[in-house]
Amino acid sequence: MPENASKKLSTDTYKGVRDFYPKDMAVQSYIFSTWKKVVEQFGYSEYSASVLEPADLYRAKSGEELINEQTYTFTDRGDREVTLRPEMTPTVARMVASKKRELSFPLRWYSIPNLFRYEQPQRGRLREHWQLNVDLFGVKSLQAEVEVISMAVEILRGFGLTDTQFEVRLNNRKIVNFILNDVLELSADKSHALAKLIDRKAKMSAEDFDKKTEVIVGLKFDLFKTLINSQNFEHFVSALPVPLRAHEGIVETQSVIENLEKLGITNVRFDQTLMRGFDYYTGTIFEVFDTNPDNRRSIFGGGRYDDLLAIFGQEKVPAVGFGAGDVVMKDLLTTYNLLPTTDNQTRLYIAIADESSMGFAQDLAQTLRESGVSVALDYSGKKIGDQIKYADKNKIPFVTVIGASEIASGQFKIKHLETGVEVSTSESEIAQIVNR
RNA sequence: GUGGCUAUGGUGUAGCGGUAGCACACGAGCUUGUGGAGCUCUUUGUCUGGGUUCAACUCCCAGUAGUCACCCCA
Repeated sequence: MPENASKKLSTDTYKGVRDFYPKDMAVQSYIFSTWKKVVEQFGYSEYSASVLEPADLYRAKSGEELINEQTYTFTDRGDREVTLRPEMTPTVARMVASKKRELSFPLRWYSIPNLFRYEQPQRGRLREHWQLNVDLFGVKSLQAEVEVISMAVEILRGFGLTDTQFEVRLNNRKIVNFILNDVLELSADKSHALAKLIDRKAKMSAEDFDKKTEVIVGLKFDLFKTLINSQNFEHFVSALPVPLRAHEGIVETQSVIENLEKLGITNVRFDQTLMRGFDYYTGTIFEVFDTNPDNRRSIFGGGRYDDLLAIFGQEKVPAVGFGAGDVVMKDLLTTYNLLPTTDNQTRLYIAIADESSMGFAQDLAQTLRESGVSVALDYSGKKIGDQIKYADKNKIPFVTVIGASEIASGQFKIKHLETGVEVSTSESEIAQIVNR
């Protein structure tokens, strides 16, 4: 025995991660099953992978800072650098690249991985979270982003949200690059600095934003200001010099908006301040937000990343995908009171009147299980009232008591606890009654 | 990683430099085959480690955790 064996261990979880008690797990399962149901309706297949990845996978597109400061990265016993995956896209890109020749495109794939980030935990942002990841590989047409965005919308509708409770914000990396490089003619450094500022625009005062951006933009500040403050897509486009209005990014965005409208998705807004952190996006980028300003984190985020497979030395494959985190999703559903009340999976609780009836009760339970009923038995030997009380507290809907008279008569009283209604029945009818 | 605020039974909360209350939950019971109410009783606590003091749950410092903001963003 070590000397400190008597020292009490803490029951706290590791910083920034959660325990899932049955109650929490029921919520989690509900969220996951709704995600799965919708994406499978769109023909997506589930895949999975290990949480461990070689650290190099994230160096290629994410940069040293992410690896060193925001991931769990360690050296294993064989001197390999290992990272707990902070996002799923590099993993799925690796998987696709690895079997590219034997896969038949387009691929519609999804996964619900747990992801890790070494960051300061806050509400809606923990060190471990689960994320629905949906990707469509091999579709060059803009129908790909239309499908993926409409799937995000269907998921929220599937949870019971109405279209006024959320909105899709849309931008395009081509527009961003074209404004920064061609319209404003900024150097790479300045482009980067300005992009960061635009990303943070909502977090600072208008004066502050103007002051900081003017320094970077210089002579073309007036044009920049008009563009950045345009209230909608039409205004934005009309602020551009005429020859630039037919730019690829503009045309694409226009088309995505129109095609979503055709599908009945109208809560879409062009947002020129939408940037998204990852470097690998090449076209459409989008996020979905709660329209209630209390919840400022994005519910979904994604976009088109046509070049990512190139880092594996493969030909490019057009790809569009998004991610949705469980923490934000749960907060959202809680805000709108859309989480279902959770029932116990057990349908019937068997109370035992006396010790000698136990064997019979166990046989009955086994028979019922074979007919598809979830049954639990009481071994406590307590009074019948206490046994029923237990079932009630644990939200088990039906109770039956097994004792000498039931064994003798073959008739069983099945009590529905919520209504108090009790029906007498034979063994063969129980499954039907209890499973509604 | 930086800064602010916070930390009391399982949960939610009082309190005071002088031996910690309350509510709910949990457990036992209210006489033995039917729950939800009520009543009685029991168990359980000052986050951890230092310091000041005759005395610290209370004041100070550090750590840890939560939370908010920054950073960053899935």
